[in-house]
Amino acid sequence: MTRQADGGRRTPLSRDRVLRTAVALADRSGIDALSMRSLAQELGVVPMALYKHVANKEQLLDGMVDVVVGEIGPPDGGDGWKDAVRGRILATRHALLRHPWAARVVESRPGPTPGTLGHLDSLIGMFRAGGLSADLTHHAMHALGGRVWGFTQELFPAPPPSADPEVRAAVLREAAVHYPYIVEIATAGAAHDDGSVVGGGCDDRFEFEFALDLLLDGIERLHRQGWSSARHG
Amino acid sequence: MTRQADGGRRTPLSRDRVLRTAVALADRSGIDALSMRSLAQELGVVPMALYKHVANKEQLLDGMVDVVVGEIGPPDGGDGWKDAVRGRILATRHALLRHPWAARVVESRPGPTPGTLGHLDSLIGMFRAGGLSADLTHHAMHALGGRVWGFTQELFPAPPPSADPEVRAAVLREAAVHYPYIVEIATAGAAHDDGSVVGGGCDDRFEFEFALDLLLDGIERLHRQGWSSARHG
DNA sequence: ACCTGAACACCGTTCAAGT
DNA sequence: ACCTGAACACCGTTCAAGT
Repeated sequence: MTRQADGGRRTPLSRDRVLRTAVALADRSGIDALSMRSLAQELGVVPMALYKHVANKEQLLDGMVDVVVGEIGPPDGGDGWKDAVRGRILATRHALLRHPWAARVVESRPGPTPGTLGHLDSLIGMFRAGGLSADLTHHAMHALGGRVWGFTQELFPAPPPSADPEVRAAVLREAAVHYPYIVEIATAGAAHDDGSVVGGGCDDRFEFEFALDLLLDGIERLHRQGWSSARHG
Repeated sequence: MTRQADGGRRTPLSRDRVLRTAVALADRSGIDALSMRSLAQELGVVPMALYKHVANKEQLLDGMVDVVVGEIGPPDGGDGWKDAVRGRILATRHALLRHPWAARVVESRPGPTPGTLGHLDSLIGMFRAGGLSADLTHHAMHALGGRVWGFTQELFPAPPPSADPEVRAAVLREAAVHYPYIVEIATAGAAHDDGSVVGGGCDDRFEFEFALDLLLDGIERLHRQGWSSARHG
């Protein structure tokens, strides 16, 4: 007699099945609900059985990151290094957006994984193929930083605005006393309806591409100028 | 008879003392060693006593962030918005570097605190005083993102290089098989000693200022061009 | 009314006992 | 030799019992 939810484990456990089930469980219930114990229960096995396929929880999270990175898909060529890099980073963004927990888990990894190393290597290759020096490429990668994963480290998550517009106005008036500038840029554009994205909440995609293009344009300018760290450090 | 390490609590507990002791404990033992239980022991009180001064552990971490933000010091005027913003962000960086755990805790906060709101407000005020529109300032703040806290989200922490140069060379040769571009930019500059910062490990300060200036220069350029999101969104 | 020890509901991981 | 249940050493927080 077994207590397994699916009435007996038809599919034998494997590292791949452990990782995919972990990804699905985190997608469905959130990363906080993912524990070695809850994952084992989901798979109909005893917690200790997982340790046959992943050394510990850290390695489980590493493996989950690589599952997501594997969903990015191959580079699509593109014309010129800037479009190639831009397209690849936006593709990465889409893969990570499918898994709400992924950005936070990628950030928390204490070291690289085969998947993240491969992703970085292909991105660096695009810069180099475009003729950028190893020196400039190095600093460009640092400048992009976490943005190569397709997400920005937010200043802080926007508090969910109250549904009641009267309550919202009162909150803003109160906040404006202490933080006038924050309230100003958070509400600017609401008065003049000119298509500005300011005011109606923030458009994540716009903010991401704004910053990405600011960086890529700056890198392109330095490349054209023959920039080297030796002449500026 | 008491078991308190300091032979009796001379100083009564207060929110301030709880927060400062938590900061000191995290500085000394690392953020992982900071638990409600370990903090209570450090203060010579029972864990429950802490809940008189902080609602829960989340609020404790919020308070610790504000202690660090309080160490930044006032803005130093400066000439022009760009220098003012730049100086303020570098001052923030120095405050956070004094507390190795701070960057990670700031990142993990699910919402703003009075201290972080005040810091952002003063930064936004510098852009506005320099004549930038609320619109451009809004996007500039998003583009700076987590960098306003003085740290960059790293691609991943560099693995500690082996002390033995022979071992290091072997590791690099092995890595180069799978990740040739990563190894190239990680070792470029080692051959030609021209003052390039590439090769001898990464200079965090250089990388941070490189990215910060790339962004600030780009923002300055857009400001001069009279950029508005209405004409580009 | 106040304070606090024990308890609750977890966690990742170890380890020895059972098959 | 293999598998696994119980146990270990924690955690944040609740709650009722004691003063």
